Amino acid sequence: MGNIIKIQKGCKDILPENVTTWQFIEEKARETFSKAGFREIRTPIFEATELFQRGVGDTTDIVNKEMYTFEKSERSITLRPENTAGVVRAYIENGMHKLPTPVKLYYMGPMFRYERPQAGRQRQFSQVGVEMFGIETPVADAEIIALAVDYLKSVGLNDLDVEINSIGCPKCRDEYKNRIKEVLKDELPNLCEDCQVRYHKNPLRLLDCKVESCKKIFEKPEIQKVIQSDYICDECSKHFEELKLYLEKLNINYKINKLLVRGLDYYNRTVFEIKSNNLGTQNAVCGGGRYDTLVGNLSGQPTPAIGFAMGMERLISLIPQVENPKLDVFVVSDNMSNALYCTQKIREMGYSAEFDLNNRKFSKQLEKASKVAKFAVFYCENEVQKNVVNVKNLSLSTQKEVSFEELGSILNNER
RNA sequence: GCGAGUAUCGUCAAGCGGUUAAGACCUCGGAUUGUGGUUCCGAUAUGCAUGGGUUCGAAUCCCAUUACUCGCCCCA
Repeated sequence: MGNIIKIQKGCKDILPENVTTWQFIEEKARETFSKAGFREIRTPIFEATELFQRGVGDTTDIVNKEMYTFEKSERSITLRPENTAGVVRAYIENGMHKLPTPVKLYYMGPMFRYERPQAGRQRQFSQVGVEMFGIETPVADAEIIALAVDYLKSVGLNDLDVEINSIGCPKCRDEYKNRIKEVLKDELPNLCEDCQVRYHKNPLRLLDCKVESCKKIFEKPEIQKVIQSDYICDECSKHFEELKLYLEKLNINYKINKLLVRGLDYYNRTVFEIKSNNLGTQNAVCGGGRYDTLVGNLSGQPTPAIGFAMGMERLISLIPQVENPKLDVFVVSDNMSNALYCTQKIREMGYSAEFDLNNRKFSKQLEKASKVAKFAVFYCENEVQKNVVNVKNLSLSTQKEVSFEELGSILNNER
């Protein structure tokens, strides 16, 4: 095998033994979100490149260097790097603003980002997320955060860190950015290369630089004063305070992380992340926030909105593998035709069943049965003659000769 | 785009310059051609990512290439 074709970098096969775990988290998502009145939406995996440029933002890394973009019939197409923009596009295009508010949607599926893969990061990865349109008040923020926590609980994750912050509205955030730039102006040449870029592109990101020399600079009192100041305007501040009260009432433990700023341009006011320390350096399972201007920016009726996305691979890595269910019945027979007949008959009764297509000898068939099934059903010459089967409970080692009609009740009772 | 590490069977691996490349799991066969899951025996890499080099001799040392992993940036 000299020249086998290999999977693409940053992609992963999900093999049958792991699929059960995926089905589990998908099922829990549908359950939890629909219980809260959210309905599933499925949008295309590719969209017009412009959607992401205008939606996610021209200055973001995602749009600048991570998109899978190609030309087809003189159109620029991009594999979706996230799904909020796509859902918003569908919301606008399908006139969903005419629906009763709030409009509550959820989605799950693959996303694509051209990045160097590492722990917790792939080029094709899956997100499950929710979006809520039409509610401006912080109850919506609280419900969304609670929903994220509920979902994580439903898959068995109870003690993750919920971090929240408010990045204000475009107006007060700009003032804050300017003040940061102002106070750091003289230090600019001393900052690391990345920070030099951040200074111009996204000053908010300056704050959590990990380079020691930068950290030292940021520790200076006059700079700390600016960083720590409650820069957001009264209205934004009130929104944030209310959110905190709701969360407290719901007994959701949160931490305020002033350094939490999200990398997508569309966010305003509430942003949040849910983190685990079992994830390595890419430690956020969930990220989200409010995006009140996005619908308008994409030429829809201005509509406030909030949502989150979770990385499903990261989620999977945090929960124990769900065991593959055992087969109900493995049919043991000395005759292929009878084996097939009996197996089909059991399947028709509503039970899972297999037989040995290799036609191995009796003891091998039974060995196989004990590995994969709860029951062995013998259907050999003897049984065929009498028109019965012998059913053996493989964990109890009990065996009984019964007719096909009686078989169902045994499988049902002992299963 | 930058930095570091790793590459031996389907999987996990031992081996650290000296004739036939441990072991375990999986798979397959046998003991046991109608009673399994716990037992015992046996089979399975002319090859150690690829291409060069050093050496009497290379899975082992050197160089290059490729792939993967981890980290930076950024994000789920």
